[in-house]
Amino acid sequence: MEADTSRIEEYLESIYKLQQEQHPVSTSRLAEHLKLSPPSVSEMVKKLAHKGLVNQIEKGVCLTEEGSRMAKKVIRRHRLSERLLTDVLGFKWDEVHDEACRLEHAISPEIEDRIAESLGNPKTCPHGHPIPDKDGVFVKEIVRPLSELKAREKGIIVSVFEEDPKMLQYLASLGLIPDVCVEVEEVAPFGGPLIVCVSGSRYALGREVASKIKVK
Amino acid sequence: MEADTSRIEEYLESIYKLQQEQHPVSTSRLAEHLKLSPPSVSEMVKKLAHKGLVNQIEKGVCLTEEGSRMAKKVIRRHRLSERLLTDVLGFKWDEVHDEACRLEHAISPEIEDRIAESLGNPKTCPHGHPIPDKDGVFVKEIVRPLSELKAREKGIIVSVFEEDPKMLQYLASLGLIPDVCVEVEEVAPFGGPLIVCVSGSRYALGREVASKIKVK
DNA sequence: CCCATAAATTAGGTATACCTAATAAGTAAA
DNA sequence: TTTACTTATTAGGTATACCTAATTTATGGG
Repeated sequence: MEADTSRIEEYLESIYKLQQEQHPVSTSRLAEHLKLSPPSVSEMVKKLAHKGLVNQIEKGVCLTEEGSRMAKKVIRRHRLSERLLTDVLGFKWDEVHDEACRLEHAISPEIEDRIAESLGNPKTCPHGHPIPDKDGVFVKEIVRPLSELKAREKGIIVSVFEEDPKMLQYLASLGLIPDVCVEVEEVAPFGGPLIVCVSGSRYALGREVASKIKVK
Repeated sequence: MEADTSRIEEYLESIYKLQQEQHPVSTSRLAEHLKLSPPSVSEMVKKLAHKGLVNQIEKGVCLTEEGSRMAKKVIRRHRLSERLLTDVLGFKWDEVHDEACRLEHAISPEIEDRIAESLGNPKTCPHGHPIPDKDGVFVKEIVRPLSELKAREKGIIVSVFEEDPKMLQYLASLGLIPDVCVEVEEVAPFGGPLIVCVSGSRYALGREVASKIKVK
């Protein structure tokens, strides 16, 4: 039984990400995220379970210890790739996700090490997500979605949970990027927009978008 | 008919390289180089021909205009990857070939451009081979194998036609790397070794090895 | 020119990862 | 509790790229 490592990594990475929002990950959710049909995913998940990378429990799949370890390695390579692309090759933060999706499967542990080393062991990717260390350990900041701040509350942007280039461009154009201080001036009722103040400018921001911006 | 681009690139790259030593490339030679069985290669070559990437002539295959164009793109990505690895990430010249073999399939035209740009459009890979430009054009230096120099002749190393890490380490330890001046002091008869002088030191070098070092 | 050998292809078969359509299993509302 | 619906899985089938064994096609020596 010879495996397609890239494909396995893709599944593990997706499961890992989806686990963060919903614990046992459902087949359909995973299929949607991977843009595959549910039966394909069902079948593949069975293979992953057989390899000891996931457990199929009642309401979905969850990573085993080893699956989690592998997933974090892929995520480390993904995020280090993103950093290399922005910091060394001059890419913008909205251009790096798709590129890194391909690079993460082509990067050896040696390249991984060298990238980390030459960038001074960065702690986060350009979107503010933590880069696990070689042992899969990373600091998880305690954050709140910007959408949950009350009027007059301030926060520093930690990360932006978004992959769509258009949206990332938009956010960057408003200056809504990690490490920036943002203040909520008012919150419109009935799920309406937030009025936020970023580096001297005032903008109206939808709840949906604001929920993807994590602050501390 | 949906294709595995990486596999196609692998074939084209191999054909391109083998063409340089033997013009129409034989199935068996190609199979050997790709470490696949001749029937597998025979079959795949048929598909490549169907896609208009190679022509199957009497005594083997040769790249079409388009096949050649694609091959040179892969080679460009390969060699730029190698340069990135040595110049930016601090790898040694013997470590980069295998890594680049994986990276070359994961690098988009955008990354390719950025690497070229941030390295100042390098003209050669760390082994001295030319990097084709975006249109597949590259300067081909007129070179001679070191093994063909007569006693007392001098030359400047242009490139080293070798991929084996052990051999590359050995050559680097003698200082036999591109841009270095080397003088043949004497040539032992009956296909014996050459005595060469490199930056003040004298070494005996087998004909086989010397034939892989190209000088001008 | 024919035969031995080397090279290329055809025949037949495997594994992986995907698909659609059909079925089964769970869940929630009537 | 039965129905209606959603979600997961099974069944059956496709494409790609590989393999070994058998056959065909070239090629060069006698």
